[in-house]
Amino acid sequence: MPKVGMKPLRRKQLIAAAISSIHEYGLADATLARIARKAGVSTGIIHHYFDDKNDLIFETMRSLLEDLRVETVQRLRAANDPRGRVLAVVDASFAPQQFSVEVMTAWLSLYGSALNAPELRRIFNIYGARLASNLRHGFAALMPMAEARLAAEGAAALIDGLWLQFALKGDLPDPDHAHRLLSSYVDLQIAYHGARQ
Amino acid sequence: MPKVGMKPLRRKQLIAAAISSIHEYGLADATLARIARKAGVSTGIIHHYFDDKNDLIFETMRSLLEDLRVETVQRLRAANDPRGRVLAVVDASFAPQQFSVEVMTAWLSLYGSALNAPELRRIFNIYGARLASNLRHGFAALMPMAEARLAAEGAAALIDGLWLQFALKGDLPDPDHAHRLLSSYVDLQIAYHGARQ
Amino acid sequence: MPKVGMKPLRRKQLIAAAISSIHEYGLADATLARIARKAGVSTGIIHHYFDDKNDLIFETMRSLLEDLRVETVQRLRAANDPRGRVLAVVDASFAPQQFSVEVMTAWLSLYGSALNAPELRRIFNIYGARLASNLRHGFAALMPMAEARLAAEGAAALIDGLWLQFALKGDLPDPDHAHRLLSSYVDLQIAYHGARQ
Amino acid sequence: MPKVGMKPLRRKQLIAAAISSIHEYGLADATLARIARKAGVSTGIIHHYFDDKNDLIFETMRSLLEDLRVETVQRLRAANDPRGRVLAVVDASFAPQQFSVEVMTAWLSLYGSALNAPELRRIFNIYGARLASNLRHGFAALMPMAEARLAAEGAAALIDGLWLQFALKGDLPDPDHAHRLLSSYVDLQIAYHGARQ
DNA sequence: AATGAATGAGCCTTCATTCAT
DNA sequence: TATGAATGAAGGCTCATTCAT
Repeated sequence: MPKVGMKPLRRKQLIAAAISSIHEYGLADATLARIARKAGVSTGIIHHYFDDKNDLIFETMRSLLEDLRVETVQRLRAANDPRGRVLAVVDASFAPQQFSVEVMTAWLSLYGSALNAPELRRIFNIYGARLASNLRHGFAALMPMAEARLAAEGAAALIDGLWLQFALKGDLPDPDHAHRLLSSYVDLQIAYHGARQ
Repeated sequence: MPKVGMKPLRRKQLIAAAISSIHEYGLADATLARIARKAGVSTGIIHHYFDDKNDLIFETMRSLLEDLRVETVQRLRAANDPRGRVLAVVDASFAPQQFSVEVMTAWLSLYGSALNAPELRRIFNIYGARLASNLRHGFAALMPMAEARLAAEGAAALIDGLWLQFALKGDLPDPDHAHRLLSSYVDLQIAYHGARQ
Repeated sequence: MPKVGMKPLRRKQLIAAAISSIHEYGLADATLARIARKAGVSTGIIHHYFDDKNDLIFETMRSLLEDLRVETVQRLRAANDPRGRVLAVVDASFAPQQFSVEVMTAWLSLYGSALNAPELRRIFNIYGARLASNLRHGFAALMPMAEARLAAEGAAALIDGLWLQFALKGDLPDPDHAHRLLSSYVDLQIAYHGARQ
Repeated sequence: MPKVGMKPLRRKQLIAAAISSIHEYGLADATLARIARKAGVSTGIIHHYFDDKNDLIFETMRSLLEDLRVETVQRLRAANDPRGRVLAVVDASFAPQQFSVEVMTAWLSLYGSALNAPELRRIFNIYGARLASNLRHGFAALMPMAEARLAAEGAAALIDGLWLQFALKGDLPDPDHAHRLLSSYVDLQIAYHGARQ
């Protein structure tokens, strides 16, 4: 008798193995055989839970984005003021769960391949738009719209840029350092543009 | 008697075809056959000028980095004051030659694959260190070292982050917009931290 | 559920196809595609059962040597006296299973390529040492050690030399003729050197 | 102005490079590029002096056989009696020029590939027939034809077998040892079969 | 549901051969 | 005569995907 509810479990298990394989071997060498071995299952079974490899990669991506979204939503709920809302978005991106070597590596690898994969590109941009929107709303309560827009764009770029640098350096990511740099940026924007408001 | 001086020409030609192929098909599908066809040569010839595919990719990377380095050096020479030196570094990164869709796509694709390719990672980091150093020197003349260090780090992250976003959006990159955003960041840093000096 | 015990079967099947292909096309033109076709399987499957082509060739060689070893051991068991033991070794080398055109061709082809393949060379020499040892032991019971050593060496050379000639001539090998020639050699050695003992 | 008589020189030079390359890399990896480099000429030039690679290999083979033939003829001329004629043939095969590691390796490699190359096989057999004939004539003056035939066949096999073993062992060949073993064989044949004549 | 054997397309790479110079 | 750049066919190998069990 087949176990009930195995499907979501298996999918999570395989997605985790995919992330781990991408980190260990690189996206190009993260073969289904390796992913399956890492998940402790057979090669063939992957096609019971995903259409094909593209689908697995796509769902892996979606999973990363979803984790980040959930993290962001939770922190936004706990925020009390506009500045807190901005920093909530920032901190979500550097939360331990997101800001780990494995996840960052997977993310960056997927960025690279998204450029020629419309589906991937699409969800990336949806996430990007939502992040930007959150930041804009936060800043908008603190300064004029034009400045808020630029401040938000800058903050988003800073987040991505820091990620990129940590990922490439291969250092253990330092959430505190990232947080401080971003906080400083946010406060500077508020202090300068907010003062004129 | 064979033509003299063909080697550097052919290598440039093939590197250009590689960049173009990466943009068109993605790094994973930029096969030697496609690169050769785009360069108008046969598959086999690639191995006269490069050890293997990895070597071609590596040299493509090195070429991109070298172009950026040259661009940066030229603009640094033309700069008159510390602020100008910082902006020279910034503008070099958004110079038309660098800030084109083709080049950005190639760059981002290579970032992704560099994570598991020590050689690529190495030259990436050398470039990153030099960029950071240039920025630090510029800022150092305008504010205390501790602040200069953070300002430089922020500027570098902003540059990379903006690139990332442009690359992912697939928009035509807008150098002026990028320049304005970065200028604003630089001026804000100077205004705030420089004032206390 | 996959079939159990397929592995040794497939390996034997592929080794047989390799021997046959070497005979038909020569070692240089015994491509994996041809071997696979002869075995009635696809090209890819070979790499499920062997690391790579070298491994297949190596195992083919080992298989030939092992067949000869088994044949030799069996005949040695059935031998009653020293002379019988010497002739057992001789006859094993000319047993129908070994002394067929296909097998001889494969053997000679592999000799040629073993010269620059340390692994092949190694097992060849192990086999050669064992053959020589068997012959030496046989002769040693019949004559002084110094003579036995030379007689054994001569017998081994005769066996290999006859093989070579049959292989090159492409004649159907004639085990009886080979047996007679070797027997005569053995008897002459015994008659001459054994008399002095 | 082209040098006169360059053709035979170049051919010898290339054949020597071929032999050396076969020894160093094995027949399979003795590419025209390597042979050319070893001869100190360009790749393309080989096709001015040989039809194609097969032709070069064929001529290399013929050169080896011809050297052996000349050596044999010279020694036969110097021989005074039947026994001397037999040993002349034997010694020619183990003359330093023939019995060198490079030459033996080339020879054995070519044996292997001759099995599926009718042209090579043909000249091999012509040589073999001549060798056998020389030996037979020598023995025929010393014993009845039937015995002479077998003695000649045995001697030929011994020669080839010893070659094989030296080649495979990779030892420095020991002409004296080979000579002694063969001499002993010849003398034993004469002593035994010749006595009854 | 699960296995892993089997397929076959496609990739990188090598190499004999040709050809412009 | 000589070079070595260039071609293109073919080989070994990998891998997503399918399928019998």
